[in-house]
Amino acid sequence: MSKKQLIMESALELFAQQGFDATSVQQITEHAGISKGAFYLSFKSKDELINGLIDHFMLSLISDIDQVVKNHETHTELLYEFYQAAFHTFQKHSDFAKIFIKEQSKTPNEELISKIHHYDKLIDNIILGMLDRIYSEENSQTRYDLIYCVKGFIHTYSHLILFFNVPLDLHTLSRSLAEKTALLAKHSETTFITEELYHTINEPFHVHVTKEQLLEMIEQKIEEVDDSTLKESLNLLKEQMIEPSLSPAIVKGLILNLNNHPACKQIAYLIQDCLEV
Amino acid sequence: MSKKQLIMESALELFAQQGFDATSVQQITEHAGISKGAFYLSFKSKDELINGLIDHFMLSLISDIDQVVKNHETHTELLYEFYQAAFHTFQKHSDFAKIFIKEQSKTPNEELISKIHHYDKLIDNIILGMLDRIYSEENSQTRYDLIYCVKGFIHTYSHLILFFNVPLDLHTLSRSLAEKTALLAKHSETTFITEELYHTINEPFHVHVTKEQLLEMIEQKIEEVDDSTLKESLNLLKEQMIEPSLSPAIVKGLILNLNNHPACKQIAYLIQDCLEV
DNA sequence: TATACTAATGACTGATTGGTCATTTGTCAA
DNA sequence: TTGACAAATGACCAATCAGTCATTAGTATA
Repeated sequence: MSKKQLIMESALELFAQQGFDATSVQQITEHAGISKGAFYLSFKSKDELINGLIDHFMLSLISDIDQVVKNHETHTELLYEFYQAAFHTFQKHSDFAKIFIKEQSKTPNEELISKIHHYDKLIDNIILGMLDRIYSEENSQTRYDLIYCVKGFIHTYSHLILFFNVPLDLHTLSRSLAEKTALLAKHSETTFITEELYHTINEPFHVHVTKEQLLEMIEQKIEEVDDSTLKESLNLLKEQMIEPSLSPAIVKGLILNLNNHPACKQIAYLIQDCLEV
Repeated sequence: MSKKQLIMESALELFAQQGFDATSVQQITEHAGISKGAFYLSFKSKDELINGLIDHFMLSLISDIDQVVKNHETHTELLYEFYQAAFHTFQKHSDFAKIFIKEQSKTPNEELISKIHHYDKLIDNIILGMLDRIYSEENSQTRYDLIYCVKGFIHTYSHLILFFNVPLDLHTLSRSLAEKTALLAKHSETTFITEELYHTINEPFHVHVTKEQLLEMIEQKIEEVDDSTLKESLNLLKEQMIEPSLSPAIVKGLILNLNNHPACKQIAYLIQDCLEV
């Protein structure tokens, strides 16, 4: 096992128990039996480790499920097989699943939030593809609602699997959920998530923000905030967006000023994206 | 508004944005426009604030929903009214709902975990009571599964309400979920969560651990751990449980030793409970 | 005005954090 | 045995944290 893998597995265990913030690099290195310096030979930072973990296990989880769904030819048992695959993967990588289910994406790590959003969309597509294959056009009115129901089922029942030490019959669970999903697909008629709503939600918000819109948002934010440092930082960044004149270090510093204030984190991220810092 | 309320509301806003760990007391006091010292006149610690917040808003949320369910006499619209109440409360207290939904209970705050578990059980009972009232004995086979489905529905759709800034028609959503719940109640036949399983899960685990069982668990843990400090601490605490001889300060210190190691936190909590430190 | 009291402050402490880097250790070929 | 290089170490640093406490500001009574 490579050192990187060793660190990742040690870290995963601790992250699942304590969360990202509450687990220190020191703890991880002690648990892995290496020194702190050795950690930083494998990873540039703690954030890089976290991002690496998410990428690695998320892709593994998604490809596991995707493979099962894609390779299953008959439609009769597809739902059952899907749930089986999902829950067995969760059980296999239970430490990661715990992190995934809790979605404790409250760390000031913007990259991680968009990463999770991205993987969430991949999962949506797997489920949607599966539902369309089984019900083709029958459930066109409720297909997006069905995605959310399936995800809701998985979420609640995963709690049982992950956080209680009781032996569970995943076969029966998958049967039960396949039955429920089929019931909803066939008989549910009320549409809540329309095609339009679904796409509004899933458009990555920052792609839609044009430079002009962002400038307006900055204007508005300047009015909102009280702190003079924030006001000035926003003003300078606004001018920088119109006509670049400041050095990269100054721009970075100004963005850091914004990041220090929670209400400005969102806009800081957008500005950073726009200025390509 | 009292100072306590002012702090709680300021804190809630920041907690919803950043989580408990990532929000410092300094930030809270700045946001509330008071000094750090003033904070500690109202709350003994940050943990006390967090626990107070959970208690206050959780009780408010639960009683809101409970009142609607209890006061609704006809059964025909009860499911719809329940979902309406739930989602409207979430929208009203959206900051708290964000915290509640994320359940970021990874803080090393054992009291908080059992608190959340307690409130979760209260919610279960409201849902179960409602389902039994509507379907009386019809759905005795699937009543516990239905609780989990209802909670799953609420969880997934709450994401839309809380984390996307899109205008949503909660009326249609509640209609849609009432329809789905009714479908499952009437036609779903497979039982996964049996009466027995449900009770196993909901018994607070530590009540079940007798002194003898705990002693055995300590024995086992001594074998598992490598660290000599942990081994010795466990041994001393084991002897303390059999025949008390150490001073409270020493016992506290030994338990702290265990708490420093994530794999021993669970057992540390149980020992602490048993020795009544 | 003087006194007594509470409310509020913010500089300070000790602990912990993520991250660095001069130093040591281990492993080769020559 | 030597020397050159890479791998690994852990003392150290600046930053940040929760929490404290000597001090000050504000207010009411005499």
